[in-house]
Amino acid sequence: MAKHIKPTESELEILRVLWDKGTATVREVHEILSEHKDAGYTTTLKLMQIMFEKGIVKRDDSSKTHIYRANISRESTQQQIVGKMINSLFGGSSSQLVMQALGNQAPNKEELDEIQKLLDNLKKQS
Amino acid sequence: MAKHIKPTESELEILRVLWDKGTATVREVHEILSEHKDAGYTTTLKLMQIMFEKGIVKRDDSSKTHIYRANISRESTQQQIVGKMINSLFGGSSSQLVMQALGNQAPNKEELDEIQKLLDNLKKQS
DNA sequence: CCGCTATTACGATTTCTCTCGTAAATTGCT
DNA sequence: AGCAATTTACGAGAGAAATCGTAATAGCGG
Repeated sequence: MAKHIKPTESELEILRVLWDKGTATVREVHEILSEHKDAGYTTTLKLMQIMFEKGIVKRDDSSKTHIYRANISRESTQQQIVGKMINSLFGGSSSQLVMQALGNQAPNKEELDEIQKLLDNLKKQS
Repeated sequence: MAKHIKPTESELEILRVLWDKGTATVREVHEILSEHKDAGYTTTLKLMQIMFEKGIVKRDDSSKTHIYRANISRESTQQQIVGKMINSLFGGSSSQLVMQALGNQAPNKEELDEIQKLLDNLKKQS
């Protein structure tokens, strides 16, 4: 199911809202985006329509106000983009990316513990 | 020196070659890119010329065949892109990105140890 | 010095992405 | 029913990115 879909920057912003809320109307998405972004309502609408044509989102158009939801998962999208970045920017070395991310802005204690747990698992397997 | 430069996808491919080789001619870059990509020589040339105008690369044009080299570092570029991704795709949580990267494709033993070392340092500081 | 080849320079074109204006349709209100 | 407000539909267009064709230029071998 590794869809060959590459959301654009703007599409990603919309997907984030849909992932957070589960479902949303164009207006709801637009309200949230316009907190940090400056674009008209019809712009958001158009983008979501295009995303629908691409199959990135689904929608329920049984009532006038259509209700959208993501059609690709947050996890698979993250995986795809991160994987691509590992290859294109870090020469295939995931650890290089990890070092960069950790060095960049350190997580708090709970997160560190979580990473430690995962690390322990990986060590056992290797 | 945190330049506000955002290399495009194609520019990144070229930068990778320059970072690896140190210096390269257009032909050398093109040869390498054409192994995995399908574009004409003048396309690569044009891109590198544009990159020169933007200041992304430097070049020595004392002889006819110009010799290019990167003018932004691999590290700062990685940092900028990873930082952006953490915010746009992982809600600002670097640990989420780390988990995703590690889960995606696990590094080998040496790399794990290196990550462990960094992790220990971070733990001390927190 | 002359012609051949490789390279650069330049401009035109195509394709995406993002933007918005305007019109049509639906719904709610009175 | 009629009006106002909201939403969708549609198309156009600005701007960036990528592509390539063609012309100009430099250097090399003879």
